[in-house]
Amino acid sequence: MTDSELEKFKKVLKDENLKLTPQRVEVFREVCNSDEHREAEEIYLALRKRDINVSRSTVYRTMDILYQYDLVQRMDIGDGKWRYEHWLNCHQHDHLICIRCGTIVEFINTQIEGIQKDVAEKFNYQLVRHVHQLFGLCKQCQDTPVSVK
Amino acid sequence: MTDSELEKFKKVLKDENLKLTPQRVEVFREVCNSDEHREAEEIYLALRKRDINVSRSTVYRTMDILYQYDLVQRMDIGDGKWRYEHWLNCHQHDHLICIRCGTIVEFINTQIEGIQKDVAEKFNYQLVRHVHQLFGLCKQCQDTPVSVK
DNA sequence: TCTCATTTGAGATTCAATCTCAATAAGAAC
DNA sequence: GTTCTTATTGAGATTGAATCTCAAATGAGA
Ligand SMILES: [Mn+2]
Ligand SMILES: [Mn+2]
Ligand SMILES: [Zn+2]
Ligand SMILES: [Zn+2]
Repeated sequence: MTDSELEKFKKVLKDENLKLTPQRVEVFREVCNSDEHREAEEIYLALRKRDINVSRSTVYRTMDILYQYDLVQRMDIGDGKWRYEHWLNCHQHDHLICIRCGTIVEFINTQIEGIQKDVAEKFNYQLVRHVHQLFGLCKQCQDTPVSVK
Repeated sequence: MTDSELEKFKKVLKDENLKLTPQRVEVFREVCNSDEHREAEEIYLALRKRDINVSRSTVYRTMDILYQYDLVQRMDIGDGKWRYEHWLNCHQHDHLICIRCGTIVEFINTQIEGIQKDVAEKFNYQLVRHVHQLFGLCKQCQDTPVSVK
């Protein structure tokens, strides 16, 4: 977590009349110091492992705030759990997801973004956001026999 | 539900050693006779409304079979519920979703499909399926003031 | 018609997420 | 620093979609 990230968080809290608590800072720190796409539960457990006790409720509530005020990105890959990722200093991007091992790779394609705008315009939709996920087998999983266990 | 749709369903059941029950046929009929994107619960309630009693469990189980054997399409728009749609005689397509009223419009863009293949290839992923959803405000919602209620 | 594995229905269970509420603590006012 | 008000926390309860359990019912091949 850089100073500027922390300042940005403090500013959001101040602007929204939310209090700066040690729990909120610890959750934000944990999120900043990873570039994975993690579930709230994983963030909760990572904190516990570091002997930082923040309740599960507070982790969920803090992730809501971070998402609400655009300090993290949130994604749903269809398994009923939200995954969060560090978002600051990072461009909008989409994901390639391995259906066997779960590896997530990020991609940016400006050509697709342009076409998305065209499609929305054609149907008179005012585009707000999009979800674009490509599911398949990563190289390693293509080369690994199915039942190794 | 056309005869050919029913025949297709019967063939799948036979091929997979699954039994042709009145409940399964009624669920499939309900799905075929609508072009909406509906939750299992909505399908269950629609059947009850028509005085066709199929248990909630059986509706869920049948939707699983229909999805499993590619007789319906399934989508997740991020609200924790699966939505199912009639799929036979219908091409792969993507969705524009209104974030206010929930209206869903379908679109097909072969150019994007081509780029998806390129992206997957570039990252050495063997593409299996994709999720592409554009969220925004439909024309009507853009023109309607927020708090009418 | 008989047999037996499959299916059904009702209710229990799961699990991520949200809610409740009493105890605690942030931070503004003095 | 002390006081005061209000937001926040933590523990556990609750929600809701989906899945599981198991006894009773039934499809379908013999
Ligand atoms: Mn990402
Ligand atoms: Mn559709
Ligand atoms: Zn993989
Ligand atoms: Zn709308």
